[in-house]
Amino acid sequence: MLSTMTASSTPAAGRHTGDSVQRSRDSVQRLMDAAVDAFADKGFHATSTRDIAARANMSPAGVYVHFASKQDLLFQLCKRGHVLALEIVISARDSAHTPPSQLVAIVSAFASWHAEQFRTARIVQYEFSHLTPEHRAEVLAVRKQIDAVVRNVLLAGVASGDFDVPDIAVTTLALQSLTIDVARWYGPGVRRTPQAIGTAYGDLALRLVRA
Amino acid sequence: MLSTMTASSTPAAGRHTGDSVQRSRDSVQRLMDAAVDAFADKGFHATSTRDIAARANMSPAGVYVHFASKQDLLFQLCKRGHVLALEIVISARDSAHTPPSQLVAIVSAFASWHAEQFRTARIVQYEFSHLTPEHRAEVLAVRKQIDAVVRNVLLAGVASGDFDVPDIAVTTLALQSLTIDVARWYGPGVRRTPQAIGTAYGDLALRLVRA
DNA sequence: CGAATCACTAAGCGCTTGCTTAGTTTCGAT
DNA sequence: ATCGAAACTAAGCAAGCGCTTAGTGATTCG
Repeated sequence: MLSTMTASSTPAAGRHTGDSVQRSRDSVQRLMDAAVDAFADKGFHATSTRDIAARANMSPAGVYVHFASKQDLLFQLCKRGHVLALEIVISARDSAHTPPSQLVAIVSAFASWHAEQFRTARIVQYEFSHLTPEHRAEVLAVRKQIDAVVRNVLLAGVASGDFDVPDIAVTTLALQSLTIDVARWYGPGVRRTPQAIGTAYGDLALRLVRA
Repeated sequence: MLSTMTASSTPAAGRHTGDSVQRSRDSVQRLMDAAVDAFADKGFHATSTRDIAARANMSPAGVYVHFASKQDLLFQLCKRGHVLALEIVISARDSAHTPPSQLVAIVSAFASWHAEQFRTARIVQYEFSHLTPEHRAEVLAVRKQIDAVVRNVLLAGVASGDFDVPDIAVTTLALQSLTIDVARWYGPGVRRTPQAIGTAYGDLALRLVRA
């Protein structure tokens, strides 16, 4: 009841326009940032609500002013991350107009995002499984849209004769595996820049479809 | 002190040869199986020692007869899994004699192992990060050996002119990403057989090196 | 047989967990 | 100035955690 209302759409619950709304927004942002950091480097279950609160300079109870539960916080993070990922993929696709260039744009953007925002990406990809079934279902819908974008580019490329792909499903999966796994191994201390990773992975994608 | 001695080498701690040794070995096996199942589907931190004990039909305290701690159990699992993975990669490599066929053998075997033993593989790949620094270092050494096997095949293939690979490091990583990620998405309910996945991924590997 | 050693359990200790409650402060609206 | 609502905290509760202790019954050895 509280849960979906919390850190979501409602720009102003009442008719306030002053600083209090801004302060609340700041707190929500600080909590989410704190939770991203904590979940990404210790995992959802190894992170305590006290830990999140401390990172956000708040008392343990302060978390519950803005989020219904620790689970709710994970859900908000996970959903926001998935929506962001979908936007990135769509805008990459729309930046190009032939299947090969669209594929390069998508894989390159997606891979470099998984490096640059590896903390968020880890939550999106690996903490996802700790959501409740209902929350998981909602996020899964976004995930399927991402999958569809990639698959449709492959289908278009095969239809146009640009790609040679014997199994669309396997290749779609493989392309995503390639980019998703970046979030697992990337971290501070990795020398290669996110952009360089994107470029290299764009090339690998073309090889996978034998363009 | 207890930790490294527990589920490890010593075939018989004293000079026993009777059933008691066999019973202990069975219990260790049951506990490890239980822990693999639990860790793989709930994660290390979300799994309680009581949960592991219950799955192995034991009392909570029974775990500590065979393992020094929950952390120790994860370490044994993680190490065993890594050693097994290394053996698979090495024996795949040795089953073939040219770089292309070696690459196909390695990727194919590794991918189908990640599907067939996805529970163990998940622990190896994703729970690995929850080890203590010392344990992590020990396991990391095995991981580097796996990496070296793949890299050396790529180097041999480039040297022989069979492969066209601009960046050995990136391609080594990409090949592993491809196979490792199988453990993330594979599960009961996935129709494709592990063997079919192996075959498909062997082909993808050849594409990545433009053989 | 008797002693030692083993796997194993019932009970529980000290601590941390997610979350609540009751109350204080802050602040915009009247 | 006063009220109402919201953000926030100090304190703490019930439950669950990893792990220990004290003890039991079976097995092996001299």
